[in-house]
Amino acid sequence: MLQLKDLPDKAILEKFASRYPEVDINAVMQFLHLLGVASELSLGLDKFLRRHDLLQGRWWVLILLMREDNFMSSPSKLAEQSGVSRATMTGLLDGLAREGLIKRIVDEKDKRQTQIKLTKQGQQKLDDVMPDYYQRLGQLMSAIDKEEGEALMNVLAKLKQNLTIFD
Amino acid sequence: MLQLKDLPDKAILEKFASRYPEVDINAVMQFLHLLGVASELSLGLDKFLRRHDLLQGRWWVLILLMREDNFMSSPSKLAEQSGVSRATMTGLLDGLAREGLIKRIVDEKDKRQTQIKLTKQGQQKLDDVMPDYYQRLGQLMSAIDKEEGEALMNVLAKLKQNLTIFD
DNA sequence: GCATTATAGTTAGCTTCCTAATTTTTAGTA
DNA sequence: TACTAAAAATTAGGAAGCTAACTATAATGC
Repeated sequence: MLQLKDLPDKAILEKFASRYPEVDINAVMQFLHLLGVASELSLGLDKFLRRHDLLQGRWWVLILLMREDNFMSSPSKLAEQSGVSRATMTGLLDGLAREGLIKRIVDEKDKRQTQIKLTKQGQQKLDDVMPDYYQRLGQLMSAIDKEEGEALMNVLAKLKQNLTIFD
Repeated sequence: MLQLKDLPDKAILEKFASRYPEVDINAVMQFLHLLGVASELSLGLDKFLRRHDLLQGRWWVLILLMREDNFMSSPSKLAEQSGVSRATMTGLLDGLAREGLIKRIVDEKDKRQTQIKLTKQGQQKLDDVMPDYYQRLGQLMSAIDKEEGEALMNVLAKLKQNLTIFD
């Protein structure tokens, strides 16, 4: 994810416009600010999780397991849900297993498959983290009121529909 | 950066709410959607850049150099502007130098310092990429009108002010 | 003038992500 | 039944990020 600290101002973009006249300055500013703020929020979340000895990728896997009734899932399903490759999921699960937060159970019916189970320690880890996380998130989002929140979701949905533009 | 494909719906969040009553469901949905859309935009940008044999980190360095009047800067300054560590910048510059897009010039006045210069090939690379990039960005952002754009920037600014919440 | 401190950059070792190739097992078909 | 397909997971190799430690050079201060 792009981590831009020094976003271009109007002056810089006007300089670029002389070399690249197709630039729409407002479009660029909005796009970069969106990516920039999201990136900073993500880094903030990282910092928060690191205090609990967690990282975003691993933490998200724990949450996905917590969603399941028996706290079990499979690497493929987890990869799909979290939007990473199965290879990446293998690495995340390696880390979580090393820390005892999940365990792998070979499926005896189909030996290609592995069941992933959230351990007691994994549940405990989430119980430590989530209340604090939800409380901070509530504070963060309290900065924007109901109308602003709805407008934000609306804009995000429109951008999501336009994602194919990069194809 | 969190890459969530399977965002929680209301039903899942209500399940979590029974275990973690502090959850503000709207706050969580807005936050995750913001990070999710930003992440997808970032991946779209990656895909686009890959077609030009570029990656986000390296591309951003080229742009920062293009901003400068003589196309020159220093590793420290570039690291600061792009929000990565100096160690990471060393790696990015290694890659760019290997491809001939930048070159390193030792500063004879202060031999600790290195000047980084955008080569002709580096300029050419940007000239290949930027018009297409700006044109697509214009299309992407055309989905949102003036008022929506201003509301978005407003919300982003408020969230940015609240970043310390994760500290 | 020389010892200490600060600065710029790199190196080393780790994590998390990727794609592509490989292994093992199951399913489908001729 | 045996051969081929498909599927699940892992491994291999690479990029981009981090922190911490190191090297070389410059600046400071007694």
